[in-house]
Amino acid sequence: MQLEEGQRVIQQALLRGRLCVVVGHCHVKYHGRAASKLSQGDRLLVVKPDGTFLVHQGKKMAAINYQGPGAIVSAELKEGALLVKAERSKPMNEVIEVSFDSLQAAHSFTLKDDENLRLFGSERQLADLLEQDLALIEPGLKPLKKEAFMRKGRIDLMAQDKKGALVAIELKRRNAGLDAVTQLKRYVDELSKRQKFEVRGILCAPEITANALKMLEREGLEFFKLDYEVSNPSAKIKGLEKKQKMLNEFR
Amino acid sequence: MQLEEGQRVIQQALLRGRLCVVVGHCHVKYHGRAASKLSQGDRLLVVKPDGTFLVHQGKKMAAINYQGPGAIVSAELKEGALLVKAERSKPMNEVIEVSFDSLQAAHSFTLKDDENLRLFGSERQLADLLEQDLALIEPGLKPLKKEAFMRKGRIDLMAQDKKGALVAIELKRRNAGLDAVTQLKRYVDELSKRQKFEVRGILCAPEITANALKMLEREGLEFFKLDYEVSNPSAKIKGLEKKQKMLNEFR
DNA sequence: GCGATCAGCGGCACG
DNA sequence: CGTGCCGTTGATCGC
Repeated sequence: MQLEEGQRVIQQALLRGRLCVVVGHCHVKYHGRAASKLSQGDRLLVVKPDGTFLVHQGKKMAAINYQGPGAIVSAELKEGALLVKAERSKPMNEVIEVSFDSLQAAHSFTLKDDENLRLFGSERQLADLLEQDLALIEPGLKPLKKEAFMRKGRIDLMAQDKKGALVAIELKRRNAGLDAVTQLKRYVDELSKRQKFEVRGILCAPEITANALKMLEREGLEFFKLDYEVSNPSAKIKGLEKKQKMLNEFR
Repeated sequence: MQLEEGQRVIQQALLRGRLCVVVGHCHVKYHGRAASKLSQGDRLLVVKPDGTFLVHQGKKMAAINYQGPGAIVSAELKEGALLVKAERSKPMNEVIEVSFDSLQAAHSFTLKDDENLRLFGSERQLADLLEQDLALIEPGLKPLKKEAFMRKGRIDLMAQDKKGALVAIELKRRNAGLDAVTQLKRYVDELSKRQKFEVRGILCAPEITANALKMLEREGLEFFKLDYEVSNPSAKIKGLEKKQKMLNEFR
């Protein structure tokens, strides 16, 4: 395929708000938040109507070079090559230049699509479900207003135990690591400073790494193993047996 | 384009290790670490030779559904639709089903590409440069170790100040937030526990958020504003003026 | 708009 | 392999 035809396809796609797909031999330069060079090779270029610009190699999931929505895309013939540029000013001035010296294909498509993804099993959804049955974590646990306690960062769930102590619950949808523990600790420290009461912190996740558990113990925080299943209408929390590790039950 | 021809294109591409690009009207289901449904609409499907599987809508950078390298892809005709599946067992059993009821195009391409991206301006590179001139942060600062791997996480730069105190330096290539502070604090705490010496912590970033700075101060840590420029052969640290905030010089 | 956090994060490198 | 963390993270939500 001729470079001229490729240019025409791209320009038409840009004008008409169509998706554009180009495959060819190219090299790529990027300069912006970082900078990069990619020497000659065959790649797939995808340009979306919203300005999204993706350069893919034949491996891996992530695009090797990219530009987010809002990029201004242009296509010109320069020095015997088809130069496709994507420029953006949003986070900062950024530019990608893809220089094709030959093309395998260049097509454009109209994509009619008004649908949004419906996702099940997000942390937010788990929090909503868990809030409805906090006794699952510990008998007598009562939910409190979440928003009242948001100041810096947000606590997934605030509750009060049967002894009246404040309980901050940090929820993770996957294996919890050190970051989850430090995050919970930060909230508990913050609350402890503001409240005169005892404040407990419970990390609620399907798993926890060994290091994170050790740190959790050192900090006097607690872990509750949360089993859940992603299913169709909603996520189901399987929690039956309480495998909670009461690490500071002395209080 | 007929669904049968699309099926043939996909199957041939899979057999021959070619990149496959399909555009058509479809709905998508996913079940794995989470679950999702996406109703009918026009989408772009990209299948890479390594099993990477990407379903793109006409907006946004991120694929709406995806599967990483190693996925097993199949294409079959079922109930009058072209059903393309991607199955994976790696993180856990996961499956995406894309069901096309019509196709705009289905093409495959051979991508010859042995090149790797050369990236400039990464945090690692900044660490290398900074290590060569630690006096920029503070006169008398001597490098001890780069990328010091601790049991939990790694410290970007370890140094010793002119008084002999241990200095942990956390480097961020962009605006530092609360997470950067908690990370640094974790390292300093860990070192303080192991060392008898004084341990200082310096967060080194182009910017810091107001909240993060407050927390940094509370924790007795320090901030050094790092100016740098990404350029072609390498990143350059511009640091001239030391705007370092000495927050705990009393010690 | 910035700030903080989540993500089916992905990818990498060390243990 | 798991653990931890960077990323041109991107995307979302609340302020």
